[in-house]
Amino acid sequence: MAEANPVTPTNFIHNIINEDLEQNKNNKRVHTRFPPEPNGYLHIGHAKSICLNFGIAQLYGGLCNLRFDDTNPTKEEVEYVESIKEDVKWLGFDWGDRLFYASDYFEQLYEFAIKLIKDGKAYVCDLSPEEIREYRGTLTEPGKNSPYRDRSVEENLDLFQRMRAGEFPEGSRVLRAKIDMASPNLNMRDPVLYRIVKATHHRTGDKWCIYPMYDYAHPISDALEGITHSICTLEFEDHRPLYDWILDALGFDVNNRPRQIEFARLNLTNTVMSKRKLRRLVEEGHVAGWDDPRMPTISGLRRRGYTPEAIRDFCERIGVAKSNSLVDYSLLEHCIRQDLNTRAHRVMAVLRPLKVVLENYPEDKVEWLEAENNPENPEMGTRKVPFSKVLYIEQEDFMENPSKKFFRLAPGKEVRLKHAYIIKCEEVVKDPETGEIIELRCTYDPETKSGADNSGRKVKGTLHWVSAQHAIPAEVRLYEPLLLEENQEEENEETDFIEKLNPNSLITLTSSLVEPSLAEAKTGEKYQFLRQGYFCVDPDTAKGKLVFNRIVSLKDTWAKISKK
RNA sequence: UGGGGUAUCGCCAAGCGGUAAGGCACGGGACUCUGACUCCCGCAUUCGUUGGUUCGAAUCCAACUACCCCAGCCA
Repeated sequence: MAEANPVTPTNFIHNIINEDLEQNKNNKRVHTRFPPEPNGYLHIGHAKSICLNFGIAQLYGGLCNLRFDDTNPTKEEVEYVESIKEDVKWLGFDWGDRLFYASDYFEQLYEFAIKLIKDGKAYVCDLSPEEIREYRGTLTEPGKNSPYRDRSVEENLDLFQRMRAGEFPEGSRVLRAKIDMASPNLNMRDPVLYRIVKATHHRTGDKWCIYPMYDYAHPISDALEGITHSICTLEFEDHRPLYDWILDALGFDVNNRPRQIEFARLNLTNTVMSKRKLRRLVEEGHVAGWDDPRMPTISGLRRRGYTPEAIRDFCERIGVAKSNSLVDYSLLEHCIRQDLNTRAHRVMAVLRPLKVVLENYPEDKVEWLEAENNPENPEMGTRKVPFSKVLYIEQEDFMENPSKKFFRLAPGKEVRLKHAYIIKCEEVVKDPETGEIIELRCTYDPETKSGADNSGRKVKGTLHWVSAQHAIPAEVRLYEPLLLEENQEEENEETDFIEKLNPNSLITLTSSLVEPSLAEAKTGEKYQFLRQGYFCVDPDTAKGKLVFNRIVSLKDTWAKISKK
């Protein structure tokens, strides 16, 4: 793939790793992991994390694991596991034989908990969830010790074993770390390590009825896998002391264990990114599903026609830092345009057809004109496009009363038809009832055939077109951003983001016409519709019914001029 | 009011005491049988604010200010 403006990524995490390497940490190994919870579909924000983690492994000659953080059976499903694996693979990353699950470690996690209890660093607490909250204190006031905090090791051991055995009801008891109820960091106020949940786990079934919390399972899972750099998002910054406390308490060597590093998650303009909101869009039917082409999910972007290359390029260009940011959607669009420019076949498609009759063109004549498939890459060859007396051009390529800057067709004006001839508009035919323009009567200049033009004439405009008798009908879906407002983070209590959804995020055109070479177009194939944009064949395509998604429009200088 | 973070161009983002990279967006021009692509040119005397240290500060110090995160038996 040609990259006109390659970026050399450098960020604060590289600096940290370089320092660790200099200090011989982890015997100079670099090992990362991507740890999704299988409770939803991956989105472009996850792509940032995936590219970061796998990218670092590649850069340092290390490894990156895929590990499902499946410690909460009430929210997790295999459906998500499968989609996540597919998406990571599709993005172009390979976890080799290192596909893991936190649930792989349930037994070891349990043993480590026993050790904590024996060392007096964890205790079984009988407080109710409400009581635990009350005892925790507030942001400004310290918490107070649980009355169960000083149980004997023997009693804790007995209780914890019976928790595992299923003797107690859900929510009745938890295992807590004994740290400091007065810590200014709420995460250190005797955090819950294990809770009783009588739910069937998607992998371990009913084997367990106690499940470890993220804060407990994550550092241990990292350590067991030999992870050196555990990269997560900013909201876990406050959890780092706990991450380190767990590893300390369990005796993991400071110079040979994982360290947590936090970076800012991705936000994109005019869209939502939280799983909660994406789920709402799907469940309330505002979109057709997780893979709706308007969704910022990996599966949505894939269906829309985005390529892994473009997404990876995007992830490199946005950089990695710790400041909260809102990346302009136009950067993502730039990346897919740049990628497809060199790869996509050019074809002609008329989205909103306007009939054109060439009065001086023979009635039954058909010429098969040669058309290049991609001017950026001659090796992509040529194809034949039929030309005849009755054609269709784009409605917006004709103006009855044009401004001076309008280079397209107008009464008495000439334009070139791409790959064909120069034509002149002689007459405008309107519907006598509505006044709507229904047809253009034009003449063509036989001396101006593309490739053999010796007329010496130049015209300012070139239009795409299709031959009426050869064109194939198609449905074309045009997309706009899901949200009208750039930043949905600025939502306040009473305004629901659903109210700000763009009513025009999907516009379906049902009477578009495409050139006949597209007759056998296959799902997933991407084309540039000349002068329009990049389009992708949607899976809704069936025999005799072509459906295209507009991935992104071409840059449109004229649109800017005409607005002025 | 406790703790943890972040503040460099409209949006991202380098910079790590030696005098503000790059990308996107935007504006202008060249080229053009895609008003696309490509190519030129322009786009922060200034780095949240105010002081201080220094020959020299976006980089060090101090004090302010703004914004983000934390009171799940979610991750």
